[in-house]
Amino acid sequence: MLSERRLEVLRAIVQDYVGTEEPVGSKALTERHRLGVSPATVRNDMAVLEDEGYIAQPHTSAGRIPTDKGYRLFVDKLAGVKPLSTPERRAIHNFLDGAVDLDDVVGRTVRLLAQLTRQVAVVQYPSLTRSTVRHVELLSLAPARLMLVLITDTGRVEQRMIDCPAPFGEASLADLRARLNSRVVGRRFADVPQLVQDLPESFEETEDRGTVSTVLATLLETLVEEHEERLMIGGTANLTRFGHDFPLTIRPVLEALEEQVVLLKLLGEAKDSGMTVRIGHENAHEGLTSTSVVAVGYGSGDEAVAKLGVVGPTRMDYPGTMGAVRAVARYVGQILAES
Amino acid sequence: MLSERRLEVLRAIVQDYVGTEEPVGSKALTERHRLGVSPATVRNDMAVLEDEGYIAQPHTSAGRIPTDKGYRLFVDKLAGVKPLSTPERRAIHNFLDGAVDLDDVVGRTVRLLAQLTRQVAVVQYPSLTRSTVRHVELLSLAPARLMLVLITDTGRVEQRMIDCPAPFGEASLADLRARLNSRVVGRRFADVPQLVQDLPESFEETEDRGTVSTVLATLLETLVEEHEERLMIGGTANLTRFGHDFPLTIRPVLEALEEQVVLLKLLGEAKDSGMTVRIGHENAHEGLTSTSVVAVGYGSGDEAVAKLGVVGPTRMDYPGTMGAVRAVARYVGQILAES
DNA sequence: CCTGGCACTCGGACAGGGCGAGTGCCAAAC
DNA sequence: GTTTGGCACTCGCCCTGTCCGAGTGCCAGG
Repeated sequence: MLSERRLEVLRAIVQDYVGTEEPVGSKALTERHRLGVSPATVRNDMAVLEDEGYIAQPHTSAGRIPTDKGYRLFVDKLAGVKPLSTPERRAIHNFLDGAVDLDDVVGRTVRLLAQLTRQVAVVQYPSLTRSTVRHVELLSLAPARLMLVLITDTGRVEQRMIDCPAPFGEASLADLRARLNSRVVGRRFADVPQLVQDLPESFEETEDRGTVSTVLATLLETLVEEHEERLMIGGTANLTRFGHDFPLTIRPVLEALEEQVVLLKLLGEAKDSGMTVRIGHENAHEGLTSTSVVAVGYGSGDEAVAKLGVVGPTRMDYPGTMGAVRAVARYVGQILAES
Repeated sequence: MLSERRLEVLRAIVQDYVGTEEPVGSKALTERHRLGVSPATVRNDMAVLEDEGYIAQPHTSAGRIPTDKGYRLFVDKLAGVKPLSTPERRAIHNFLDGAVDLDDVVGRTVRLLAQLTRQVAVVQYPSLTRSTVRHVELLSLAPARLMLVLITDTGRVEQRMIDCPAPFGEASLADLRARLNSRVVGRRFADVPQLVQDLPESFEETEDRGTVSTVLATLLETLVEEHEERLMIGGTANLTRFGHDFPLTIRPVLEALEEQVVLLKLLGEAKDSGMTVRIGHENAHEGLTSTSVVAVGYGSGDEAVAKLGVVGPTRMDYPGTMGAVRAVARYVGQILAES
């Protein structure tokens, strides 16, 4: 176990390094922080911290920089979540209140997060399976062609074409539409499969039964498809702040960010409630081993319907970033609840 | 007017520079191209080309690189559009045929273009105003709350919430829905405003008339809003291939790419038919003065409903890029026509 | 008008030296 | 036992000077 002062030294190192982006030495530390001890003492502490793997030297005769393990300790034990300033809060409200629909909410959230944290922002659309059904609509576009429209309580709209084996009478269609709605409206999408399982059997005319099955099949398919998980990213220009050496660093990050699958997995690994911080090598993906991910769930109620977060260099301002992410998530939740 | 051989020299310079990314000298030119003259002659030609502003030296005693004006001449007079290879064509078909809905088509197109050209791809969603109406739907979500859903022939779906001043009876709703559809289905969105102008007056009951006006107002607003112009970009990781000096280059480009407004303007400036190539400083936006944009319209019929293209360094393979962009645009058009 | 020759110019790569930040260790002080 | 000041040492970085070669412009001759 590390002594109180050693933890304090680690904290100081992290703070300075995040601020200056340069390895920090013992002398500079004592000058910029009131540690109450001399550089020599700090040197001893640093040696211990290095032995334990919390900090490292890029090369001999340079200062120390925190390792992933060091950041981990910092985040877990030493850092709080820095609340946003009043102007920042106001900015969030002003900016998000103007949104007109879900796409707009998500788009604004991404831009806002990117701007507040000066990092890459990732926002997942409210997941279908965790939302509840507000309305199901079946539109007849052509004799044997239907469009299925699903509307969630979070304002998300999903549509899918259905080619029916046979034409569908307007009356049967209205009937099916009504039955569908009466069964599923207000229910969670995850529960829909069971709720509609026996629907085809309640139709007596065999001719329609096939069509009903087709419609339901598409409905269920829409629900389970991984395609349902959409997301939006923004602030990639902030990657250029990484460092001077970064051509090699930025490449894999951009590539990872283009793979929605990777990002979804990243967000998926985050805890449902509470904030998750993954630092450097804790991220499974290879291109992201020198980045950290701060993610949190958000939702219209107390339950998370999706996640959002930021991706940035491991050398980031954790308290500030966590504060911004949390504040934005909360307010987006409110917005969704209201709409 | 430049002699035939000087043009040939310019072509050779462009080709070599695009290939090697390094300034090209007179000796190297005669070695790699059968110009039939000596380096000294080429030097004289180069001097002329430089006087005329087609090429420049980064510094004394370095080879020449093409200027924007040089690329312009190359594209206009010296380069054709390189047709894709058969495997490439097959790749396009295979990749795009699997798309399930419009989002998917656009998403796949972006990835495809980015991969084929190894550059940043931009694809605009089919514009509303240039599409025709396939269906208009009004859903009653709550007593005084409607959802307006617009479906285009290109498969695009747009929805908007409407808060009505007063509840709306189911019968009136069906009535309005029917009237709306009978008037606008099959018409171009641009013509919708005139077509529905007098709708409120045809309703006699004053109570509903206000609501009808509200609905129509939202409908029209949805049509004109700039929000209608969505787009998707991809392949930003290709920016890292720019050059070794690029931290300063890549930054403004990423920033420009994040501004949808900028991109839309960029695509908007492209001609409706035929391919448009904007080179370096021809782009109004400041961050894009060292990039070129190759854009082309695409559509389900002969008319363009939107545009797509790529953004890359001025030093790009124009014939190949133009070939890929054109081929992809054509096939996307076919896909949209079929769906 | 083309060609070979030649002097000239620079930028880039390389090597060497000095500087300074930072360290580790040690003996003395608290 | 912990802290402290002192001190020798290590290296990375920066600056400078030098060399090399690619590429040019010009000129006289074919």
